[in-house]
Amino acid sequence: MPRDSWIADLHIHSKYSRACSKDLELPNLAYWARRKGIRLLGTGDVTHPAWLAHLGETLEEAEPGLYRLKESIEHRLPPSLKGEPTRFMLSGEISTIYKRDERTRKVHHLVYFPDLESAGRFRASLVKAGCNLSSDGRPIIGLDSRDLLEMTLEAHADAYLVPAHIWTPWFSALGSKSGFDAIADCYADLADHITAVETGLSSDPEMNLRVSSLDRYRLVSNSDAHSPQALAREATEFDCDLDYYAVKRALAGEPGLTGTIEFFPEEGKYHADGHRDCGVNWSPAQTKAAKGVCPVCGRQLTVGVLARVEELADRAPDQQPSPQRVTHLIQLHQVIGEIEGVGAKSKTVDGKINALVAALGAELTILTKTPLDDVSRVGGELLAEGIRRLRAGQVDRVPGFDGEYGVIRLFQPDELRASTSDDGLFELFDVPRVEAKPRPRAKAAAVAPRKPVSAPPLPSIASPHEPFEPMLAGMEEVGTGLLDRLDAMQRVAASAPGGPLLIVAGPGTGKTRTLTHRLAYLCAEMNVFPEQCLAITFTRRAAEELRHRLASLLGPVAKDVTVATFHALALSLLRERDSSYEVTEETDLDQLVPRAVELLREDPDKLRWNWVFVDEYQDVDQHQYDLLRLLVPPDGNICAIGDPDQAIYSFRGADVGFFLRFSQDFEDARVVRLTRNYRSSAPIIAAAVQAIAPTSLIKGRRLDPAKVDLEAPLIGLYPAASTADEAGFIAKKVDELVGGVSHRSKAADTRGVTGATVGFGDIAVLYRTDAQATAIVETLSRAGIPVQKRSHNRLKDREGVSALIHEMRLAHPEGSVAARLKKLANEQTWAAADLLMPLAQRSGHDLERFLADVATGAEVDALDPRAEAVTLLTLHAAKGLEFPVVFLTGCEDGLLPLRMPGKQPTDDEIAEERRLFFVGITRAQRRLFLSHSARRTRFGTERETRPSPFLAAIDSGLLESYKEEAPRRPRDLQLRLL
DNA sequence: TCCTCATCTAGTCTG
DNA sequence: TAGATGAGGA
Repeated sequence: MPRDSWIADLHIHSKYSRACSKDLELPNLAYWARRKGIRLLGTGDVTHPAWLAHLGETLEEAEPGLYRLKESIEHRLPPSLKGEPTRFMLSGEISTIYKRDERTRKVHHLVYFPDLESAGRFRASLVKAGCNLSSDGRPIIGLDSRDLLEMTLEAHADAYLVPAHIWTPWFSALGSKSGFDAIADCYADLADHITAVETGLSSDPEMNLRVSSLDRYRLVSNSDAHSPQALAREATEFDCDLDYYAVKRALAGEPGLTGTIEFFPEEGKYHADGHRDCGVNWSPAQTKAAKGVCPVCGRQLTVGVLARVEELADRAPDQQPSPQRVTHLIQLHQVIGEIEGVGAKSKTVDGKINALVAALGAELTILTKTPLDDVSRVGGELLAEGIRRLRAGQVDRVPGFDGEYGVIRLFQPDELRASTSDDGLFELFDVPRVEAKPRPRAKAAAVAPRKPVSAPPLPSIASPHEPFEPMLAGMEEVGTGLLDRLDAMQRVAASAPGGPLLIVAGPGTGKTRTLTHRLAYLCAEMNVFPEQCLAITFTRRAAEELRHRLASLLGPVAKDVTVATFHALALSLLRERDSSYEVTEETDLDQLVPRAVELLREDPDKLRWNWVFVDEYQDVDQHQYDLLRLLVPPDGNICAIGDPDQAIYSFRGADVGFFLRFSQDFEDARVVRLTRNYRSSAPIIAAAVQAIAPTSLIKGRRLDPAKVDLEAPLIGLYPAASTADEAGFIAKKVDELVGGVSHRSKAADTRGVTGATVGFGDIAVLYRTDAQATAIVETLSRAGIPVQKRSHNRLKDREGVSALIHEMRLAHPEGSVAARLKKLANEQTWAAADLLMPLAQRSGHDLERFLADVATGAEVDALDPRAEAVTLLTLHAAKGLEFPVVFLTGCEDGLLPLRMPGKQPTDDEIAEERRLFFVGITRAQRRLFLSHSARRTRFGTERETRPSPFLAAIDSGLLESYKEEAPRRPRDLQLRLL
């Protein structure tokens, strides 16, 4: 005996998702599910904090792994729909945007969980990875698909992931624009955990069966509803037990999945090829003939799902029978709208459907099962005929393309004009009768008259997939000797004989490369002992980088070289005399170097390091300088490297004067200049040189591009009306550069950095003062763009860490730190608790040590995948970093150069501000955007501001000015962005 | 110990 | 303008 079958729709959204109806709340969803005929509904948006809370409050457990509404909605339903309440399965859709193999990938995924706890754990692990889950129910995150799958599987043994609408060009696993050629490639080593894929609105199982690599996956369909009315427009039919685990097993290949309800694939928004704005709607063959170029605008056409299937297909059509039932439908309101000659979403249609449903039952039942005689009796003959044709597949189809839905029609226009829509029993239900108007047919009119355009194709433009060449390609040529991989001046510096050596290395000229090669050359080819070498940096990060690169050049002996920060060096010198020397207080840290100097003065070192290297020499302060003088005699083997024009730390005692008088301090010093820049495009380098020229500390300062690309874009200059406008500009540009973060995005700006190669992690936003970040973080987050702001203490900023520690002390006074934290984490599903677990485990029972670790911001981040995000940094923090795309914001007089109220900056201070501007510009590799706002609030008062005087130094020929946008209401701005 | 009021500051950061 | 801090009173 056949089992009862039932219908599931497992991909929907809540009111917390962008561009979704405010009606998407659980009671409404439950009502509409009943009206449509859905037995099991995904909750959608399970990662959104407010929605997850709503789910927790509104749902109660039902069958294993499923939920139902606590409160009954039976009173809202007509008798024809009475029956079992809808079940809910915890579900969500995640949009991942990330780079793999130098291409930006954008893939949407559906995730499912059997209980609220595991959904909470999943959420927590995303937050830990740095994802912003609050501003969109369908969050955009910078994680690799593979890592997302891993997090899903780790949340619960029975959690699972289904790739969403796998064929859409911009946002799917197999998408032509930013996906992969096989599902398995997308999920890498975890691919075996994928057992089902969602075919999406623009494809049906028949099309998918042409690609044999998909044979191993169950094909499912869902509505992806953005309003309750759109539920069940596609759906999946099961006959297994109504239970989370049975569904999961059915999706993994056990019996239970019986079929899908599908759009006619032509109706999908991305079925055919074309350009919406140009009115070009082509078949794949037409596109092929024109080499993919739009005859109207000359750009690449948006290639649809049909073409993409053709591209990956290894079977002819109809070669493989579908193992499951496929039912093609349009929605009931479309059928009635067509018959009535009114919009499918009109009141008239809604009223008629209410009447039909009250008499005949759920909409899907009416469309697929109700005897046509009954349909005719209640809804009229025309409706019965329409449904008959629908069930027989006798429909007219105008394919959708480039984001525009296709149109499916059941009747010829004359068939409807002749009829008077005499619909019998509708009168019984007192539905207001609307006269049949001339049919506006909005959608059809917009699409149908656009005939295929057959103008000759324009010359092809560069493919948007082409990755740009790595900047260092020319330098990386493999040679025989160590120094063969350096350019001429780098080689002079690296191979210089002993004695004092000063390397003046401009930004992007291979400073670290030169330093490491010199060290390696001395050890490997000049018989210098690695133990005699000391390399000093300012930051742990720089030390780590140096160690890493030395190891790759020298191999195991690299570890005999002492690489240390000034502080670490001082500490080790102090500990040599007093092994118990401890740093207990922060103010102690400042004393490290002076103490070491004292000590060396009393008891001079025996010059155990014959070769001393100092990075960023322009940033040394008096104590560091004293230490160096004590370690190195005036004729000693010291190699200092740096760039006086990047001296930006005078406020903490650094004095560029030490750099400038190196030749007086050390006898017969050699000076080598590195001026060949491998980092930035020619316009960026030219602008940087012009910007620093007025007060450069280097005579005849120059910087030469290693490679000249005539296509390199100019520097963008945006005069914003307000700081909100400035932030909006950044959000819009980021969206364009990554090629759109959502379906609504407009055309990509792919110059210089082609669209498919810019990821969020390639973009930095720089500013002078931390206060500027607020508006930018807010605007970018609201636009769904992941951001990371580097903070002084990386843990301090994370949600509620200090509150959490306080609570931990109160709530769980007993037990190890880890156990107490774990208890708290279980109680609250709190991301911050998870974040602290690695530290807690390391500290074991020692609460004080744990607190110390938290306070010093110990490295917890390295333990987990970090999501790609746009980096927000102060200009100071940006030193030493580089990004393909840089936004240098707040280029205003008073901010850059910075002026504090009541203080007139000295010429030296203004010069240092200019150096900061120089540092900012030279962080950019391919694209640089400068912006300033006409008004800015500082210290509580808004003032008119003028562009930075530094901008005037840059030749206007290097700049491309963007027009200021007309002021818009915030809501409009948001819609326009996405 | 907690609360209120006045005063000050608002900028960049690494160990 | 707003928040953080410290003094002083209840």
